[in-house]
Order: sequence, then C-alpha cells, then structure tokens
Amino acid sequence: MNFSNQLITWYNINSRDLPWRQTNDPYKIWLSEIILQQTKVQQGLPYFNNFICEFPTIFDLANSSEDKVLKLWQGLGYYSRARNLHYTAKYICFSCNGNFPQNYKDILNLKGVGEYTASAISSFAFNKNYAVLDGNVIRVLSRVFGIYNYFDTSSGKKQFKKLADFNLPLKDSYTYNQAIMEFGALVCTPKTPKCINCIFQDECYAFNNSKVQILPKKQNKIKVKNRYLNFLIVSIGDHVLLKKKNKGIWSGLYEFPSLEFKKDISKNNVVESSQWTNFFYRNNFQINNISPIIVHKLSHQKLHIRFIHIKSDKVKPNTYQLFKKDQLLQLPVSKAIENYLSQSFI
DNA sequence: CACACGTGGCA
DNA sequence: TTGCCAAGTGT
Repeated sequence: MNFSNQLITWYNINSRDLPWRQTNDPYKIWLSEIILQQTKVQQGLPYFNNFICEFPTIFDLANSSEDKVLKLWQGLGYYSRARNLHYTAKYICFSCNGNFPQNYKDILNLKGVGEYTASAISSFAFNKNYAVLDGNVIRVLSRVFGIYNYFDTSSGKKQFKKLADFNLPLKDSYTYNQAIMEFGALVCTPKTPKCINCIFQDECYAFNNSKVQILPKKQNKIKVKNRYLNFLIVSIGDHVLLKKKNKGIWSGLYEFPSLEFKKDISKNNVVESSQWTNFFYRNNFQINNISPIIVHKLSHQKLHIRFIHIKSDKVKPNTYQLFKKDQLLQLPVSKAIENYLSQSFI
C-alpha cells in the first residue's frame, strides 16, 4: 500500500469527529479554516461553535458589526483574521450575490485566504484536487521522506509543494488532505511524536535515521522585543476613555490610552514624564490606584504593562471616546485587558 | 522576502 | 523558566 492509502486507512479509523467534517457548506468550511490558522483544534473548536450559533449563515455574519465579530473572536488572537472574515463575508454577500466563489483563483483572491486555505476550501467544500500544504503536511513529508530543505524559504516551499502535489491521490483527495493533517496533529507531532505506534516505522526516513527531532528544518527565528506600556484607566463620572486601535498589535480592538517608554521606568517617572503632562494638559486628575507590572507575552513582543486608575472631571477632546463603564464588557479587548478587567474593579 | 501578527500548551 | 510552535496571511 502506498503512502497516501496508508494515511487514508489510518484516518478512517483514527479521525476525530469535528463539526466542519460533517458539512460541505463552503461558509462553514471557510470559517473553520480561518479559525484554525496557526491555531489548535482544541482552542478553535468553541469559537467555531459560537460563530455558527451566532451567525448560522454568511448573511448573518455580513450583516453583523465588526465590533460584534471581534467580540466573538476575543481571546483567539491574530485579530486581522476576524476583520478579514467580516470584510469577506460582506464582499461575498453584497458583491457576489451571496455565492461563495468556487474557482481556486477566485477563492485565493478573498481577503484572509492564502494558498493553504484556498486549497483546503477547494478540496473540502468543492471536492477539487488541490493538495493542502500546512505545518502538519510539511512535518509529515519532511520526516517520512527526509526533506532537509528549510520550509520557510522559497526553494523549500517549492520542494514541499511538489511533494504534496505528487502524493495527492486523484481519487478521494478530500480524505487524503484531511488524513495527512490529522496524522500530523495526532501522531507526527512537533515534539515527542508517537513513533512507537506509527504506521510508517518501516519507511520513515527520520525515524530510521534518528532525525525526528531535527526535521522539519526552519530557518527564521523570531526575536522578541520588550515594550513598556502604561494603560491609563481614566474615569470621568461613570464613563471611561478608550479607542479602537487601527494599527499594530490588537488592531480593531479597544484599548485604554497608553503611554509607552523605552525602558522599565518607575511609576513616579511615568507620572512625571512629558508624555503624562501632555496627556493631562490643563485637566484635573487624581490617581486612585496603580497596578503592579503585568507581563504579557506575544510571539514577537514581551509587554510590561502597568494599569493606572485615574479619576478626572473632564478631558481634552482627542482621539479617544467615552464609554459607560457597564458597557465595557461589550467591547472587544485584548487578552491582557480582558484578564485585568476580570480581576479588578474600575 | 523578512517580518508582524495572539494565545495557549508543552517539555 | 524559556523557547518553540500551532489547520498562515498580508505587507
């Protein structure tokens, strides 16, 4: 039995029962694929169910507000996915008469849909022969066939793409695509793969040459930048100051006014900084509480956050909006702010 | 094309 | 504890 058929046989016995595998509805397939980008099934599953419950059809999603979509997405990370999801729902409903594109090229053109997702939708929703190439596929192919090429280079990508296409069976490509990803997620995992019971023990290059730990090879390493943020929770009566971010981290979410510094400076230095003076220019204020520094780690940044509770009677009109405190929980916010609000009184 | 973009789990 | 990495895409 060849590689592809072994995977399909394994899949038919060992696959998980997941909601997006019980439908051909391109909306549900698309939604699941966006949610699962860089995200584990365990983490994405409840979000998928919530979205389908709140937005049973793509029209419900398109007719929603972006803030509501982001609120449902809150906690999942990579929020541009949610903004692109909403944008694309509106595009399909209002510019395509609600017809989900069916050609690979047209699907690839959708915002938030790249090569992987276009192939996945083509295969899972329209039963077309496109091989998916994601982290799971790369890992399985790299180990079984002994591919040393760095997958995050153009030549590496080409080699993996070629191999993925080569292994795609023209019959039942749907099951093969599901199978190789499921196998990568459950057996051929990044760390401590389950080689003991693996169906490819005899032919797996990595297993037979003790290369499981070093394959697949990746070139780029991420460097983490330290940032020192002070969030100002400015209360004015029963209102607080926030704004919707439109660039950088947490774009689309709401955030308190923040003062950023190059270094880890003391709270006294924050209050005496020119940034602080500039923010409160001519306005009365009173500091009620200053939180300890909370460290929030992102993939590319390590944030050192201090929350400063301030009472003020008026504020200089600027880029911030006033929100009633009891409406704060309606707004989409980052995990850092969500965590803080959940254990702190404002 | 290198980098930004979140969060959680795991060794 | 720290670093790696997960059903990637946009710029």
